[in-house]
Amino acid sequence: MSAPGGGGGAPAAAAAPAAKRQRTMPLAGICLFVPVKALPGGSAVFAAWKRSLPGLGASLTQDGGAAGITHAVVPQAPNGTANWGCLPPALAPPGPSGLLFVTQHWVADSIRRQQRQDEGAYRPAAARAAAPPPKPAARAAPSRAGSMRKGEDGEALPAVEAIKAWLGPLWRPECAEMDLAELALQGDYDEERCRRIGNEHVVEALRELRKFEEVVEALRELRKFEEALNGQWLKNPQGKAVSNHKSLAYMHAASAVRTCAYKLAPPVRPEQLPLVGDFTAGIITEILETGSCAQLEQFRRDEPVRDSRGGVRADSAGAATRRAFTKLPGVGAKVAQQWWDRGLRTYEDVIEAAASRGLGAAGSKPLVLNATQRFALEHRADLLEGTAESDLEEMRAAIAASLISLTGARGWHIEIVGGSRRQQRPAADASGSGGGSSSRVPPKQHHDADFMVTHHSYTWGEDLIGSLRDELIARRRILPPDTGAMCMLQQNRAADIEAKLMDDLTGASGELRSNVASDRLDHIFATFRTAAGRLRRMDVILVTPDQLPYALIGWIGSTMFNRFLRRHMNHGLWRIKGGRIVRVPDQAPPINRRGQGPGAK
DNA sequence: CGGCATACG
DNA sequence: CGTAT
DNA sequence: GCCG
Repeated sequence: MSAPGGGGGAPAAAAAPAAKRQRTMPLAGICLFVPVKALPGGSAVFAAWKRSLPGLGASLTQDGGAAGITHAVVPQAPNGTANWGCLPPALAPPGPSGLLFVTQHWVADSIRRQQRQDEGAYRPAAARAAAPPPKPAARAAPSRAGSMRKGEDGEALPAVEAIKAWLGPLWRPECAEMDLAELALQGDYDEERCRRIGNEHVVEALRELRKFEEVVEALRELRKFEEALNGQWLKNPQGKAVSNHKSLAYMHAASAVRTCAYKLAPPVRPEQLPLVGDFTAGIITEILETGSCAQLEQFRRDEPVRDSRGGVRADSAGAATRRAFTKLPGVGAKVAQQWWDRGLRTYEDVIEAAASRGLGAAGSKPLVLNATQRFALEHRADLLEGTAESDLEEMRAAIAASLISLTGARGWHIEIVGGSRRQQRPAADASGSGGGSSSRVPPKQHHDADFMVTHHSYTWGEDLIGSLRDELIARRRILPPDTGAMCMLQQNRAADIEAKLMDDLTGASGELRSNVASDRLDHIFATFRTAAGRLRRMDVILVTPDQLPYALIGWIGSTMFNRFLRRHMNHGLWRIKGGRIVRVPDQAPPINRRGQGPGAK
């Protein structure tokens, strides 16, 4: 066990009182100058800091001439420019020796994390320009951790230095020992943070590329496996589900950029960011230099994309239109390709082709839509619009009313999870919504709203989830399945979960697939009808109180977070089963499908 | 060169 | 082959 | 496509 660095090297037990003081007074000795008038949020933010900071050991002053000032806040606008003009002459740069300049986000993040953040990562813009972002090519002593890679000039680059710069204030010495899956879990994937660092436009481009690869690659693999397996889809020869790994690479790259602690500048080298190799580093560099890249531009224009050797990539034409089609529920890569192949280019084209069934072009089979697709096309305005925060309370009330009516029990705990929960800002963070700012961000829309429901004393039967769905339908708050609206139910039998857990604990089934498969929670995927008649996607998850903490991890986490978490768990001695995290009984390393352990040849 | 998250309808 | 995190 |  290595002692935690950064603070003290004493063994944990002996350092307990110091560690406790460190935890409770992480900002001890800090005196913060705050130019209240120039601060986004102004006096309201100052008042909030005044409530929080003394408890962390820091003091505040608005008097630029006060003695003992250690930190000066230089407010930073959303566009990244710093307002140095608001500092009094006594604190003007470079200021008294030892004075540190920080943005308001240093204060907000220090309060939010209850931990002193690295001032270097929160330097106001002009000061940062003087000190360029950390270059991983520094000649630091090679560390044991991380593989050595070859730099441009053949010089070995210590990966740890790159990781340190990448994680910035989130880096801990323990990170040097981590594999990539665990390392990825250390990041802060906050969109606003990424935006103010200045990398969010790169993330957006990479995510768009990923969507492109999804429709192209999914179709390509689809055709390959249908050919090879005579129509038997969904499994590769090893019986594992197939997924699209080129698009996965883009998702990884987007994650790496999202959590990068410094503003990226061209050229971006593959050594700089984890999960980013030669190919993607080139893409990122092109995006940084031009705002886009060749693939993305071709994609947006529905043009076929050429590979690195200049050949046209199969099935890459029409990706933007096909991507638009797949936004409809019930339309995936295959249906979108069929529509494209018929010459359809807009939703209106599809509706028309389906309406003139039989009257259409001679020789072509009529376009037949299923109920889901018809519904999605009819209500595409509502469904593509997504769910605003203003819809959430109405949904919560409808769920609560149905539950009380069904069970007679009050006191249901209904918690917002999913993407809308991830977007919620902690109260201490005043950034982005500052009072006088002219850049007002429109309220964010989410593709759906997710509610996690539990009750701490009432015990319900196994059919509550089904009853809840029926009740919501009866009250006309969600649409029944025969409309074509999404209305799916997932109901696990408790016995299945217990059986699976027992298998895990006894090692009975090992790595083999048990015939009992229920990893998921009781759950409704539905289409909610608001009082104003708008249709919104809504999910309701029912959990027991002891499942709640585990369920929250999965349902608040993003797809990428969940994949990194699952991958990390699978690398080690832990598994997520039946909504719980369980230790793998046998401490032998995991074996592959040939029955070999890691490192076996 | 194998693995890449995982499950249900 | 579609959905979900 | 990236990693070990």
